[in-house]
Amino acid sequence: MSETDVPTPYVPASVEPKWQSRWAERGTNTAKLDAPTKPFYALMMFPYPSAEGLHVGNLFAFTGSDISARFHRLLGHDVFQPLGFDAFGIHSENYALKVGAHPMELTPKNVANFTRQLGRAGFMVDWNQKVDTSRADYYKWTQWVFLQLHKQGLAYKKAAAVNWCPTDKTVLANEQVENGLCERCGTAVEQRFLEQWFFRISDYAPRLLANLDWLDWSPVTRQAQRNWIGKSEGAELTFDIAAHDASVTVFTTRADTIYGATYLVLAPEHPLVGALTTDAQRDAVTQYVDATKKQDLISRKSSKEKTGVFTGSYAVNPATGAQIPVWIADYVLMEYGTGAIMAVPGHDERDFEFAQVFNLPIVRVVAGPDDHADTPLGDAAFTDDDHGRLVNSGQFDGLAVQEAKRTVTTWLEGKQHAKAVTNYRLHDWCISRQRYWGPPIPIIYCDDCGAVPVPESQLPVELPFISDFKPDDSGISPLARHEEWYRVPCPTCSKPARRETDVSDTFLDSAWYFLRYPSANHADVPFDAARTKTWLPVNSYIGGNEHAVLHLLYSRFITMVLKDGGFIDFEEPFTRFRAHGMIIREGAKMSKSKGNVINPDVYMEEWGADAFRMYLMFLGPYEEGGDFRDQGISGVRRFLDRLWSSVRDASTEGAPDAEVLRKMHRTIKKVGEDTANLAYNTAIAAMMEYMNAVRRGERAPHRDELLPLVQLVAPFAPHLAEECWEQLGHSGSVFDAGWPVFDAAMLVDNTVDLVVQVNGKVRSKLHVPVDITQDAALALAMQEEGVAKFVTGEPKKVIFVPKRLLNIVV
RNA sequence: ACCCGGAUGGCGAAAUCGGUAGACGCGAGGGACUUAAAAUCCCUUAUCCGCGAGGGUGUGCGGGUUCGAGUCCCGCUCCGGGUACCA
Repeated sequence: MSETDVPTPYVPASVEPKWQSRWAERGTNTAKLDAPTKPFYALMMFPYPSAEGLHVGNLFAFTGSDISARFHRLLGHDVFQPLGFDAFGIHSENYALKVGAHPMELTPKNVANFTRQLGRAGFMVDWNQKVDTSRADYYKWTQWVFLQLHKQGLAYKKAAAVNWCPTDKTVLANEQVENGLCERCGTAVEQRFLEQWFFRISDYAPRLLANLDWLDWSPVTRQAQRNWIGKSEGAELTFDIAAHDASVTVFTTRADTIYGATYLVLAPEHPLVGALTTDAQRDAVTQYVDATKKQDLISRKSSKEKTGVFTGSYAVNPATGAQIPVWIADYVLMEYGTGAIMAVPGHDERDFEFAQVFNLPIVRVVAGPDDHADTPLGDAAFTDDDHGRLVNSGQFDGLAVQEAKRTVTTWLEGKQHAKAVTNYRLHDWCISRQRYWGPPIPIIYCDDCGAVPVPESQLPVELPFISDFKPDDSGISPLARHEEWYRVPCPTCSKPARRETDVSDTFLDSAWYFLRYPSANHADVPFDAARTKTWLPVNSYIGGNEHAVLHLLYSRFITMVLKDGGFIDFEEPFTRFRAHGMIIREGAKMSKSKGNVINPDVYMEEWGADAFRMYLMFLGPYEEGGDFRDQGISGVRRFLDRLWSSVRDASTEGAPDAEVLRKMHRTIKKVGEDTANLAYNTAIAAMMEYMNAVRRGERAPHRDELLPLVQLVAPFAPHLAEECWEQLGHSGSVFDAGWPVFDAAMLVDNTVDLVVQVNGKVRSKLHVPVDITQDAALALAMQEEGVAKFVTGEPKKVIFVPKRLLNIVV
């Protein structure tokens, strides 16, 4: 063997850069944005460009999206797959503070590093259309989005008790608080009162909820949004206050239990507390209200111990006419419902606990199937509302709970004491952040004109470069310390005025970025009308379920607002959404503190990007995630090596093997179906199985046996596929070659293995024609000694499933 | 507490409709090739009894439906994720 005959080994380090630069030269990944015949917008969740670089979780997510995008391209779509950077936000700012750098200088570096790593992984990204939320050419339009909401009356300012993180020195959205701790740094969150900008997302709750019924989204994601929106149907009931010209309105989902309402509870912040408090109770109530105010929002919500104070006043139960005491307690929240409840200790766990602590009367008004009106309640409230019937409830005795909810509400409505009401637990979206690293909210405060929106012609309100961007505990944004920026003339009257110094929430940046991509290079509009019409809504969105509520809900909301404003003609941004799973390592969660974080660069270096991509997809079902084990990657690499050498060894002489061809057509079918369903792990397994058939016993493969395999593997291992495609004599990209078509005739078997069972236990297998009759199969089976010996006497029954099994019951 | 997932060999996992449990891969053991090693290829690999042919058992636990259950139903246990005093 001469030197030149030595087979060239597969060296990803030379194959991968070759194709990456060729893709760039040829514009392979550039979408036909203006004249697509079959546009397909494939979106992946853009990353926050951390200083640590790309996380393996990012890569797992992107690879799955990329495979889907490449697959659709092979199917003949004009695929547009952009990517960008969610570069604003507290992450970047905190990191900059930690290392003593400036986010405005750090971010471009991180973006560059991410771009390098993403390029290395070989994604089919159209980099001409990138987006960076921290650049003025992007956030100019984020500010524009704010102005549209403002114009529609959906942005408003109010003083509110907010979650305050003493470490990050900023307000947090409820969604950013986990178990009373800051989602980012783990510090216990406190309560503060600040003037904040809010968006009226709660106005959209019914619409956001209703559309979930038809959206083609992962069921888990839709369920998470349903829970978050938290629709609750019930009634507002009005209780007159004895000896006062006042009444208290409560919200309840259990109007049927009105006869068991033995006291009322108001939130300590309830506006009527002062008026209802008697002189005798004044000191106790004031003390309790003050204590509640000082307590942070979180320990108030996490502590389940029931505390409260009697106001001294009594309300009249509109059903019984009885006078019942009015209490205040912090387990009633001002921000939900009416801030007041009727307490039914017999049938609500919290009211039961409270009544026990304060010795308030507990009455049974609902009886379970085994109970009667006087069955004692024991040590818990009876809360089953599906199997209960009313008792001790006057004319309503005997009604089922569900029916009684309506009947009692209607009855009280007739007495002007009730109104059917639907409540949502979705709160308005607080977008104010007392921070530096975000888009300034485009509002100017004028002593004469009030809060004036910055005219669109004056956008962007640029974020100035300041060196002292560290937040302090004043609760005021660092921007306020910069007079030259802070002081501006009023846009309306030109008198001296002041800028809003809060910046907006990062989630606003990401709530519309998908609209920007197709128009990323349009300086004059946020999104070009024609491009938007062509490409949106997004055909396929793939991302992590950690964004199931925040990002995805906000994006839907902003899209609805823009539709209502007449800017776009659709109200749901993502036609199809699929949530991918999580990657763990050797059975454990990855974390910096455990030191088990995977650095993608290391693996791509050792095994190649294609092997790494493919291994990530092989770990387990994409939508469930997988367990990364270092040893496993060698199996995938071996497969790629075999494909490589098969292509080198491929012959064009003779004809392909008939059995291999049959397997090939089955594989084309299976890989196509699995890839469409994101079942990447089984698609890869099918390709491996086919590879085994092709190379069984070191046989020399035929070129025609390999061509379709190269196309099948292309979405998974794009560099290797391109190289093999070229090796097999093509000059263009494999991604323009189309997806192979299977021949249905090749899938049909003439014979099949029929399983023979006796009483459900496998006793034999018969190799028989597919169309064998039951009688013929039975006759054949009875000739088998291993079957006959279990069949004593006449079979009681014979079950025959064509092509599958024969079960003889004796 | 509530709402979602999930539990299958030594390990990651497969099993489209209720029809051969364990595809594919890792690891392990054996063999071929080699002076040798690596690489490659072939075989074995759920478990128990048996020399073998063969047979029994087996998909977290306990019941049930069915000719037949990993898959469906009822009741639990454990693990992961989300929400959490939402009236």
